[in-house]
Amino acid sequence: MAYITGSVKGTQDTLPAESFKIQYIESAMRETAENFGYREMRTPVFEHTELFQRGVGETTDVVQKEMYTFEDKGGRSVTLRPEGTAGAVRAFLEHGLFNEALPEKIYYLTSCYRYEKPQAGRLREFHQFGIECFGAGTPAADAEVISLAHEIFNYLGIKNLSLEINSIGCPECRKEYHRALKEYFEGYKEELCQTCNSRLERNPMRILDCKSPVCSKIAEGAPVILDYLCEDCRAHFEGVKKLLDAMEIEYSVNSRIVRGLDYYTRTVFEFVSSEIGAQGTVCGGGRYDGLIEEMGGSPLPACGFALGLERLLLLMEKQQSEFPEPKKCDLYIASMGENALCRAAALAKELRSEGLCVQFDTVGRSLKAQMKYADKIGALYTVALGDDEIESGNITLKNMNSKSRHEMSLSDFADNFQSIIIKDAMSDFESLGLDDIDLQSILGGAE
RNA sequence: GUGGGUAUAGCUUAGUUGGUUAAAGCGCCAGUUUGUGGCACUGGAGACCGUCGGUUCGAAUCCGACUAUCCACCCCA
Repeated sequence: MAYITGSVKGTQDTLPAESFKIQYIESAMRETAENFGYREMRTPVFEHTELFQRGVGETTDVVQKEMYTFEDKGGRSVTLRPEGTAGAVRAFLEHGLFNEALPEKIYYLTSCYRYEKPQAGRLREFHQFGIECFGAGTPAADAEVISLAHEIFNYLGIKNLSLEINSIGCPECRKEYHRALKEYFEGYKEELCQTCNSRLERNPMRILDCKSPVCSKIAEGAPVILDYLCEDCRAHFEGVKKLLDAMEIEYSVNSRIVRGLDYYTRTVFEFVSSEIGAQGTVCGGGRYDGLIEEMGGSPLPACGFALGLERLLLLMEKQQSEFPEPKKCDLYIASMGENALCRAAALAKELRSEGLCVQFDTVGRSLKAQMKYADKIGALYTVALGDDEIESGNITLKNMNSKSRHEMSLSDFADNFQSIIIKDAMSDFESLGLDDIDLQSILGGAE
C-alpha cells in the first residue's frame, strides 16, 4: 500500500466486473416503479441541516449522531442526506407539486450518508431506491406502495424475504399507548437492560425491539399497539391488510416493528431477510401523514419506502441469483501495421455507429497477443487486418466460440457484419461442417 | 460510541520453537521460429510482511500503541 491513500472508511468501489449487477437491480427498480406510474425525482446530495433535523426528527439517532454535517464557505450549515424522504418532500413543496394532479408519485435512486460504524450490510455511503406517494391517504396507497416493493423482489427472483407490517397509529392513539407501555415496563425496571432503561423515557416503543433475551421476554407480555388504535387507525390498518390479501401478498403482523424515524404514522412495514447478517432489513417504509405539514406545507397524507441497494445485492449474491450477462465485445479487429490500424479504426467507427461493440488494439501488441486479448474480453468475432488483407481486399472472420472461420471481401464484411452474425447464430456452421461456406450466399440470404 | 476477530504480491494463501536474498497458486506481461485466442511449457514484472515504537546479536514471527478491515451491540436501508 504505497499509494497515497485508500478509500474512506465505510465507502465502497463498484468495479467494472461487478457494476452490471447493480445496474440490473437499478433497471428492475426503475422499470417496476414506472409501471406503477412513478417518475424519477433527483434532489441534491446535500441540504440545509435543519431540513433533516425537522424532517427526520431531532431526537432520532440518525440526526443526533450520524449526520455528515459541515459548514460551507458561505457559512451555511449543510448536511449530506442521511435518507431520501426529507429532500423529496422539500422539493415537492418548493416547486408546488401539490398543485399538480395528486397523488404525486415519485421515485429516486441515490446515495445516502450516515456516520456509523460499518458492518455487514451497513456502509457510510450507501444507496437507496425509494418511492414517495404524496397526497394519497387511503389504505389503497399503503397497499400499492408495499406491492411495488414486493414486485421488485419478485422481478429479481428474491427468495425468503418476509414482509412484516404493523400500525403505530396516529399521534392521538399513540399517546395513549405510550402511557400504557411505560406503565408496564416501569414494573420491570430492575430487570431491563441499561439501554432499555434509557429508552423507557425517550421512546418506550423501542424496548419492544430489544434483542436482549431478558428484555424480549418481558416485552412479550407488553401491551400491543394494535389494541390501542383509534377507530380510524384500526379501520385503516384493516383496509391495508384486506388489500394485501386481495393481491395475495403474504405478510405477518409484527407488533414490534417500530421505525426509527419520527415521521411515521399508521402503517409501517419491513421486508426482512435472515440471510445477510444482523442488518436484515432490506426495505423499510410506511405512512407519514404529518411530515408535509411539519415541513411547512398544508396537511397532506403520504407514504413510501426506502430500499437498500447494497443489502439487496448482498442478499442476491448470497442466493446466487442470476444476473443477465453484460454486453460483450461483438468484434475485435486485430491489426498489423500502420495502414491496417487506420483501416481498423475506420471500420470500428462505422460498425459502432450501428450499435455494435467493436474494439481494436491500442497498445501496439503482436497479433498473437491481440488474439489473446480478444479472447480475454470475450469477443464474439475477430478479424485480422494486415497488409495482405488490405491489398487483396479479402478478410477472414473468425467466430471465437465455434472456431469457425469465414472468408469474404472486406467491403461485404463492413456492409453486412450484422446480418452475417445473425445468420451465423441461426445456422450452426460447426455441426453442418460448413467451414468453407460460401459467404456470398449467406450475405444474399440475409438481406 | 462499546465489544471481539483479522492484517504477508492485484486476488487466495504458506511461512516450521524468532535465524541470511519472504514462498506458492491464480491473475498480469513476454516468449515456445517469423500473421491468429483457450491447453501445455519457459521466463519476467509485482511485497519496505498495515503503521510507529519496544524486546533481541537478529522480528513477517514476541510485546505495546495506532490505523484499517470484518463481525456484533446501538440504530437503520
